Amino acid sequence: MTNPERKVWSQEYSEWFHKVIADVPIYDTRYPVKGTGIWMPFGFRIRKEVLSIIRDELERTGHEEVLFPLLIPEYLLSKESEHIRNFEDEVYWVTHGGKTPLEVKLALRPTSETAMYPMFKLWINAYSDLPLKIFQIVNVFRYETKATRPMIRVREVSTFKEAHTAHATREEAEEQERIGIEVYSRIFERLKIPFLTTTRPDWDKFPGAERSVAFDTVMPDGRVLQIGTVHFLGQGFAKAFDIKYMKSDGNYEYVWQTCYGISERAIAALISVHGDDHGLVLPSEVAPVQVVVIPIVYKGREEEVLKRCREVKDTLERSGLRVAIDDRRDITPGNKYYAWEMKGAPVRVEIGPRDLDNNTAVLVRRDTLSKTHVNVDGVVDEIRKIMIQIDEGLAERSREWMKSMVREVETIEQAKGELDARGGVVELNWCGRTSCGEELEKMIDARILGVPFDKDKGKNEPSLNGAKCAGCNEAATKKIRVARSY
RNA sequence: GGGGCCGUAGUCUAGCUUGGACCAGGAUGCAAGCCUGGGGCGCUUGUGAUCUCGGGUUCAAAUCCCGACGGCCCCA
Repeated sequence: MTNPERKVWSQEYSEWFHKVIADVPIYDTRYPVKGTGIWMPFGFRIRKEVLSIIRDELERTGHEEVLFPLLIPEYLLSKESEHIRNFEDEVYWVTHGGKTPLEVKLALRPTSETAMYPMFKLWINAYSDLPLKIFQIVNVFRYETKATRPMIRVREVSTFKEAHTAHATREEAEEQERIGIEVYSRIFERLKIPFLTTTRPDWDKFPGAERSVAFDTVMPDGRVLQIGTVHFLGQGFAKAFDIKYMKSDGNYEYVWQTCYGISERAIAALISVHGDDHGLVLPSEVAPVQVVVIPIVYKGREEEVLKRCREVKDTLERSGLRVAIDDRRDITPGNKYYAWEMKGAPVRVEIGPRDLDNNTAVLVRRDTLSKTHVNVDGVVDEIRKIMIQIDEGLAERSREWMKSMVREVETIEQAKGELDARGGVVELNWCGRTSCGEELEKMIDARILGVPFDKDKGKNEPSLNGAKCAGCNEAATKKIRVARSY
């Protein structure tokens, strides 16, 4: 059996996702509060592996982990006017302690700028306190009014990694913005999740930011999912929270800030972009079980087979692999194959009487389901080789698939036609005016993601050679990306 | 912000239009046993539903009405 199909995966993605997270199981949506869910043990292990990649990339670039309180007093949350204006409709408030009404309402953090920055003011006095680079991984709360979706649109974001930095100059902060984008690029590369980096239009920036660059990926149904954002905050928050440092000449200057976030949407994307009709397919680095050993027991030779399986399991574990053995009785091997394919274990090892006689093992890779027979003595090396092939294959497949979902078009009709037919992202020329952008969104019935972010040049404007805006036919100044999104 | 659909064992679902023969049928799952075992085998037995919740109409409600909670879709 080879090449599992991706029919349900693409044609009934919503159902596919729901089934996978329930059957693996990863995430239980039945908790009776809208927009919340439970990380089940196997899902939690995936989450743990993903977080360890995130921590690794942040720590090696000088970010230190901290933990701030969940509660934010109203007067702090409302300090930066644009920030509060955008969040006020979706903030959960704690108004009582027991039966006593609180004098100061307390917000459940929707994000932590307003919790952190008053402390930045206390921590930062002089140039020597800069740069400050911290992050935390916490839950945040947003009272979503639209329909919630497990892991993708939730009211309690259970896995919110937010990094916050402060710098002496605009240049240093802009350099940090670039580094933030690089850090995220590496994280998604390790997860084999393809992405586009796009500078969001002014009307869609993070509230209080000067510039927002987003990471978007395309889901199996062609809709776009934002999986990370990097914000250049300028001095807006520094002024609101009075965060200053003394320069060498004795004068004070407001700090320049950035912040960037990733949530469990990254895990939803990880699950979605690699999956197929048999369930999860995971890159080896984040697979909770990298190798599953399945004994093929025939009557009379049970002990022999089990013994060999345990030996192989020990060998694999000693080599540093995460291994499970499925020695459940009264369950047929075929049944176990399906179960572990659903869980996305990259490599399956089957050992039966025939293998015992020949000193072999059967290896099956999860992505293609192709089988190879190998000598038991070389099993570790073979598995390592196969995992590399799988990882490269997943990266390649997801990259190619995404590439096929991004097309350049000339006109509104073409844009609408492409999005109606396949979804994905269309790129077209635009004059840059907000009013025209809003018209475009209405006519195409999709959202403007923004302008492609060119990480090499740090420039947003490709040469357009006198091209016309798809919306108003005036001279175009930008390429924009348009998509239907989650 | 506006409109619509839906909620029945762990999961999926029949029944609802036209109230009564439904102390709710099936599949799957789960448990025990037999038989098996290199791709979901088969058989037997068992288990599992306050029909989301609250109120109302009625002799009688899964079914009709109202509200809440939860899930989903469309439009702005």
